[in-house]
Amino acid sequence: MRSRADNSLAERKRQLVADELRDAALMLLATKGFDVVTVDDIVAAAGMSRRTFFRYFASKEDVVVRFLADTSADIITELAARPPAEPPSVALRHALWVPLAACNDQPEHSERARVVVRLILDTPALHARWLERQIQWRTELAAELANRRGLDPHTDPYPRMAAGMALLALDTVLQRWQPGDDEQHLAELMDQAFAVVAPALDAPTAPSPRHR
Amino acid sequence: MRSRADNSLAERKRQLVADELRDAALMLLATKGFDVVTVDDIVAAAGMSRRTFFRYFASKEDVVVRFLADTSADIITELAARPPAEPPSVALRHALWVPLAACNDQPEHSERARVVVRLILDTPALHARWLERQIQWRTELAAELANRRGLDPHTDPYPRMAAGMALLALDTVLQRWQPGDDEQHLAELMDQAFAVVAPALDAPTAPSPRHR
DNA sequence: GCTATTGGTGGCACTCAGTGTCACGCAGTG
DNA sequence: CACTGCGTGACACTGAGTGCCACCAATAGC
Repeated sequence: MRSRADNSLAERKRQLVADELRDAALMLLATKGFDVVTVDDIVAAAGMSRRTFFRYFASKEDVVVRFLADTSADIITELAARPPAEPPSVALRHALWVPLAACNDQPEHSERARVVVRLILDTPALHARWLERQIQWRTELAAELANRRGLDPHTDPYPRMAAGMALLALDTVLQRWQPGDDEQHLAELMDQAFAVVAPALDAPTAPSPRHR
Repeated sequence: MRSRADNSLAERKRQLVADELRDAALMLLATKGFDVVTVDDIVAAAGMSRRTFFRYFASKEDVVVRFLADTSADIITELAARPPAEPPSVALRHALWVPLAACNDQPEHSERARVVVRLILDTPALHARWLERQIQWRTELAAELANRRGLDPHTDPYPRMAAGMALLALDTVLQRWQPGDDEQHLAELMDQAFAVVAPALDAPTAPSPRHR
């Protein structure tokens, strides 16, 4: 499951520094709030220099968002791997389950993921970045969907909107993610959300341009 | 259609200053790009002080986004005014047409609106703010939808997701807004987009919780 | 007519995010 | 031992955004 090259001396050292910064940042941000914590606070807690922080993360927001949003490629891979005959709603549900499954992989990592989700949803600046990341996912999902169905993503609105609806379902799940929820409950929330959009996702290919 | 109090001497002067700043900002930002134009450039062009700019706009991003996003209340009003028996897809289509109609109200104002839309979609920072504003709309639309159908927005995912799908349709229309398009074409794009999400919007109220 | 009050404005100093640059330390290499 | 490449820290700088105070209108009250 290792995606990057781990050139076993330099690269692992880099990863160590990045993890240290990330852990210190998440700890401070989650407990004290995003706005009041400065980058100086973070690097002081991590015992590094301010300049080093920005060599690993593009911005203060980046630390938080990347924690959730690094799985973009995996989502597309999963969608591409689903059987072609599968209804879009089912294929998309499985594709977007990937990041949630990754959160639940390690125990106690899951709880921190939930805290980060809460932090993102409650902080306008972070929420905006998160949505921006989603836009990227949407574009990539739309391209893959268009590919699956042989549609042109530039003339047919379906692929982009289908991807948007799937991400809307994911958003709804994250919004409803409560402290005690285990993986089972998360799966149920996911099913509920996709049940709402499924009628549109699986509607006949030509959306009947009856208007005019 | 005047929503704010126009205390005909002080308030109109304020409006004049705000318009001057907004026009100067949009002119510069649209032609030169969002990142390269500083607030100093804007206030220099408007002949005012830097400090005054921030008395009228919360941020550089705010100037651009507010140009499109000030019609929030009108959208809810329109939705509330639609006949209760109307299918959600139709009611939401009419509600979200309000901001587009406002753009097309004044001639030549429409073209600038399109340019601003392009600027927002092409600038990540602006896009993020725009989505943030949409989140606000979504919450308000969801509350009104729940009200219409007698649902609890905290337990039923439908209202929030229906609002999200409607905004997704609006987003798709803006994405496809081309230089030559008149109001007719815009309406057609809107119909196409809503045709995609309509099956989910107008599905039977209980989304059949057949999973588990 | 003179004076308080009120509201908008400009100027100034400040914090903080983010970037560019340079010097230092520390491998490995000839 | 010099040479080279890389990661880091330190410093200076730009630009966004805020707080504060002084100034300048117009109006209300004596």
